[in-house]
Parts: sequence; C-alpha cells; structure tokens
Amino acid sequence: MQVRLKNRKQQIVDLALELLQTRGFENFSYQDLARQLGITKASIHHHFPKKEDLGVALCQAIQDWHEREFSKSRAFAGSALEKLDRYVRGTLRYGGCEKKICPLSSLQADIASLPEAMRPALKRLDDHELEFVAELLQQGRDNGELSFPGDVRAQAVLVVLTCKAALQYSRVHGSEMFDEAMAQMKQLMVASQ
Amino acid sequence: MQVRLKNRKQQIVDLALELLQTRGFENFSYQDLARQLGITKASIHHHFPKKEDLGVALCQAIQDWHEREFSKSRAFAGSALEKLDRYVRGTLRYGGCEKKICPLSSLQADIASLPEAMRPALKRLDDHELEFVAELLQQGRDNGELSFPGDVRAQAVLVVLTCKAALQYSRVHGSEMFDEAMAQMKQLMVASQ
DNA sequence: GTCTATAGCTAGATAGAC
DNA sequence: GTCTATCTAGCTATAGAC
Repeated sequence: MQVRLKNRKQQIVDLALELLQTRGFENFSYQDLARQLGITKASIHHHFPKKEDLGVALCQAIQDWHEREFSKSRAFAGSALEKLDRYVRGTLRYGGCEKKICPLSSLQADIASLPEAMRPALKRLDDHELEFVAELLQQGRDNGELSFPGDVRAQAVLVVLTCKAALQYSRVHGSEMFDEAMAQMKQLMVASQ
Repeated sequence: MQVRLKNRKQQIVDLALELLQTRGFENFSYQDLARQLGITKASIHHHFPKKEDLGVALCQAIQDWHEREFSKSRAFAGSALEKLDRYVRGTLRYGGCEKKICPLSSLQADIASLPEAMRPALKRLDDHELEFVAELLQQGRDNGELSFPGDVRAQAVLVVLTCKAALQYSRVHGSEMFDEAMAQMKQLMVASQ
C-alpha cells in the first residue's frame, strides 16, 4: 500500500545514511540493508533500482536535513557562539554517535568510486554548508563575539574542515580529540587579533 | 631471483599506496594491481598472501616515509615556518598530486572495514605525525615566529586536522580550497594573541 | 616468481510469481 | 511490495605446473 511504501523508503534511506556514516558508500551492500530491515535485496531494488539511485536519495536526505537545521538555527535567538555550538554538537553530526563521521566526509573519501550523478550533489551540499557557517561567523564578527583575521569565507572553510576531520580522528583516537580540537578552534577565534 | 623479488615487492607497495590515496583500501583489488603491473593476481598473492599483509606493509611504508621526512626536517637549518611549509607541501602529501589524499586519512575513512591488524598501526602513525608537528610548533613559538593560545599539542591537532581535511576537500572543490585553508591557518598562527 | 585454473563467496541487478 | 530464483561479474584466496 502507498502508505507503507513511503515508510519503507524512509526506513531504507535512514539505515543507508547510518551505514554511510559508519562504513562508507562503497562498503555497505543491499544485502546489509536487507538483513537489518528483515526484507530481501530484491525489495530494496524495487524502491531504488540501482545503488546510484539510493545514493542520490541520500544526498537529498542530507540536503533536507541541512535546510531544516539551518533554518532552525536562523530562527534561534542566541549568540553566534551558541549557534556555532549547536552546529558542532548537532547539525554536523547528523544524529551521530562516536562511531559516525559526517556523511559528506564519507562521500568525499569515496569520491573516485562514486556514481557520477552523486558528485555535483556532493559539491552543492558542501557549498551550502560552508555558506551557512560563513553566515554564522559573519554575525559573530559583526557583533564582536568573534575575532579572526582575513576573510570570513576563509575562516569558515577552516572551521568546517576542522570539525569534519575531528570527527574522523575521534573515531580512531577517542572523542577527547574532538573536544580538544573544538576547544582550540574556539580559543583561536576569540583570542586572535 | 632475489633481486627482482625486492623490486617487485616495492613496485606493488608503491602502486598500492597510490591506489590507497586515490580510491581507498577497500576500493582497489589485487586485479587492479595485477593489471597495472602486467602480472597476475596469483603473483601478488605470492608476495602478500592476504590483503591484510599488504595493508600492514603499506603502514610500514608510510612509517618509513615519516621517519625519512621527519629527520630531513630536523636536519634542515631553516625557520619553523619554512619547516611547516615543507611539511604542508611535501611530507603531508606523500608525493601526492591533486587527486591524492593523505594515506592516513584514507585508512581512517575505511576504519570500520579495515583488517584488525592495521588499526593499532594506524593509531601509531597518527600519533607519530602529531608529535612531529607539535615539535615544529613548539620551536616556532619558542623563537617567536609563531603565536597561538593554549597548549602546543592542541594546536598541533588543529594544524594536522586542517591539512588532512583540506586535501580531501580540494579533491572535490579544487586546489584553491587547499591554498585558502593553509593561508588562513598561517594567518591565525602569526596574528593571534 | 610467475603462471593457469579454479574454488567459494558476495556484489549489483533482473525476471516473474504472488 | 515482497518474494524466490537466477545471472553476471567481481572479489580474496589456494593448488599446483613450469
């Protein structure tokens, strides 16, 4: 029935997103999805004929997540530092635990093997995120909460890059490394110049 | 003959390292290696019976590279900033071009699927690299070239993380993003406090 | 050291019954 | 929408000839 179709599709996307963050796009299979959902591979193929189709749906799901989170942040009546904290502890992680990295980092790592259709989507998602963080930093610098030299965009690149890599490292070295990196980053942006 | 054995083994490791940096450990096969070297899969298995054995050899090769590069840097009579530049443009890249990321980042991304034997090796390699960069930053702060708040180790984490992520991003967004991130990072370390 | 041949498995994907 | 059955292709790995 139509109702279950949507639910099932959503279940598949949710699980695939989790496997993307823990194992990478090329390192989970329709078999993995089928087993964990209690259905067969053929059923997954019914919803997403090719894995590439699933990949595109994953990008769309991330896009939706971004849009929800970014507009929540814009509506949130807090300081730039608080918003940045919410980004670091929430948005960036996509409901993540210690074993999950950012789904965009995961896709970047597999870029050479990724289906062609996913690459422009990935680039757009990265750009969208950078734009959002740049907006945050701009606000913070304007009202004096943050201080850093140079271009806002360049600093946004630095912040986003650090967050992503910190998630990747913390999977190998423990979450203290994530906290250490975030604390140092913050110190640089309130102490500099 | 013994002489060719060593050469062949080295050829395999060199090529595997390149594929590790471009595609990831789980995304190249003995078939890929065999094809590009003009031999058969069975021959690769002669040198590295299991893929895990090849993986361990890759870690060892990276370790050797680190040791060579780090001691060259220590012997180099330049400023801390110059040494940092050499790290960013040379050591970090492992002979890399625009399509290659750091081999350690690549292994981190695949951590969940990696053979058990490679994980402690990966952690040790990361730590070794962090130690080296911390040493550089310490020297730079001591002689007044660099200035940054907080712990040297924490700043080293920040620098290394940024470099690694910048390589990953630049594969998707072009090398200008790498340059932009490095420039901003440097600005923060000479301008702050 | 390199080869042919092959085992055993898993991947993505499709056809067709229900 | 989900199933069984099946296909093709790729993977890691091994045995044994040369």
